[in-house]
Amino acid sequence: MVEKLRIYNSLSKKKETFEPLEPPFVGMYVCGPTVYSDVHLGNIRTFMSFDVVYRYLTYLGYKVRYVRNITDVGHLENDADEGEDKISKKARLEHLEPMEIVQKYTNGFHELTQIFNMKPPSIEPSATGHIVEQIEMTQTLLDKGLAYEVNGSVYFDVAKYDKNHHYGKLSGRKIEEMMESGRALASQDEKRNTIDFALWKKASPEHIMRWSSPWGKGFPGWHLECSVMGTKYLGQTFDIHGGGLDLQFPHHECEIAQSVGTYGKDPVRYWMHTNMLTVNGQKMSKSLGNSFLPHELFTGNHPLLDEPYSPMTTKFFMLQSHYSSTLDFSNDALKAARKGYKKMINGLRLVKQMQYVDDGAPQDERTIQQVTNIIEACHSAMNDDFNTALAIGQLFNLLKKINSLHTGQLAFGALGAEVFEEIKTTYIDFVENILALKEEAPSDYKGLVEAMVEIYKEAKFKKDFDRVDKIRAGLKANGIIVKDMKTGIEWAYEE
RNA sequence: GGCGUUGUGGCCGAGUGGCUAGGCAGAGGUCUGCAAAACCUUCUACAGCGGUUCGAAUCCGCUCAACGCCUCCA
Repeated sequence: MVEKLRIYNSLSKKKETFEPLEPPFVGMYVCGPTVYSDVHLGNIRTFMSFDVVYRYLTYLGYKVRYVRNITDVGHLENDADEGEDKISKKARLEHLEPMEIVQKYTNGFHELTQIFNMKPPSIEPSATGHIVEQIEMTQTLLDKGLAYEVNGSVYFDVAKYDKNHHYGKLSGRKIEEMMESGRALASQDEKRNTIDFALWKKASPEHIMRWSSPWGKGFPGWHLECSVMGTKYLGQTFDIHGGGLDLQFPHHECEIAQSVGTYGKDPVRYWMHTNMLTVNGQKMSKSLGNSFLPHELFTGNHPLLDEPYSPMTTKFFMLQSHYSSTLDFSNDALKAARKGYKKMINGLRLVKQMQYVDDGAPQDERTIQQVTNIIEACHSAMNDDFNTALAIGQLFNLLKKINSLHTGQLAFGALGAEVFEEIKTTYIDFVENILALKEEAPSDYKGLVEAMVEIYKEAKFKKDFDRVDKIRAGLKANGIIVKDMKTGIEWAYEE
């Protein structure tokens, strides 16, 4: 028997059996990118991990509403809640409209999700589209006495909240320690305590993005958008909230405080955090300057890269580790992943066109048992907190059987039609629909045409006209015509 | 300084009390016009030191090393 889906919950720090609030529906919220520059490979890992979660939940039959936001305002330069909004700053630097920046990098992000074969979320809300709701939540928190206004800015009163609730339960922090270790930065005097965070910030005169509010012109704090959009689309309590491990504190901790403060209940049942992609053992991040942009990877144009690596190679590389482990980026690992990926995808091509052949061989119980165990192990792997690495291992075991059937080393009859079909659907489902790996055709088909034309020329020279006709027909069927000209043999697109 | 995580064979990377992970690389074989693929067999492991246990890579303690969060970050 395959056991039920279990998820590691960052809140309880345990693996828990997944029980949706209202089956078969599942609400899942993932913190999306801040669109002030290109997303890098580390960001991609997180979104890819949750794409697999989304796909697997759907595969299990759940009706998933997957919300992934676009942060297009409210992300300050540092958590002192001073400094400048990232979008505004970039807009000023590039002499562009803030929304032009947002559009540019949102487009880039969307392109990448397609390149990596990720499904779009059900809803992709933006922070600027929910200013009204953010003002409302801020007002509610003010009304409840959990926030205070100073000079047109509104801050969340963490100490007061912590009297009745537990601030720090997600990240395992103690409020007293945080109060002590907080850094005293300039003009932080507006806050009662250093750990208080902004719900609404007054816009300085040069701040481009600003909205009217009961407290004057300003813009929302970073943490607010996720609380607002999560509850708006998924309810006051929903099933899964995901994001990178580096968002656990303070971002997700603040989200909990805001929601609990506003609605009096925990917003999320299962918190999931993906671990970091590292380079030479160090976290890949924009601020450390060691991040790879996806296109640098695809072109190989980066000092740390020996050669280019394709999107699916990269995806396979990432899926070969568990989302909760750090994954170290290296050329050797990528090269190994490329071979593994090709092996797996060749298997997909093969199994798709394989049909059961009744070869009259007797059923072999031992082999059937073996195969059944592998198939079960594939499901168990995914049910065990989406263990894609383990699932891939099992798929390779399954692939051995597929290849053996193909080469005749294993008789179809030994398995029987039913087991064969099970192998086929399992392999296809897992590779194509769950891990979502796809074939990468050589981008330049012209080389193939040239090779065919060469053979055509030889056949023509040998007056092997049967062959000549065959090649011409084959090319024509693919929209290519061969032209025998006085000056030589050429090819062209059929008009 | 506080909180936390990790250390698996040549490389990557699952596993977490007794049962083959898997991929890449290496060796041998089957197959084969050549080459490749495929299949079969196979060599290198669980940071170190102690402890618990019939039994530990897996649990506990210590040591060493690396990393993450506490500043924006997926």
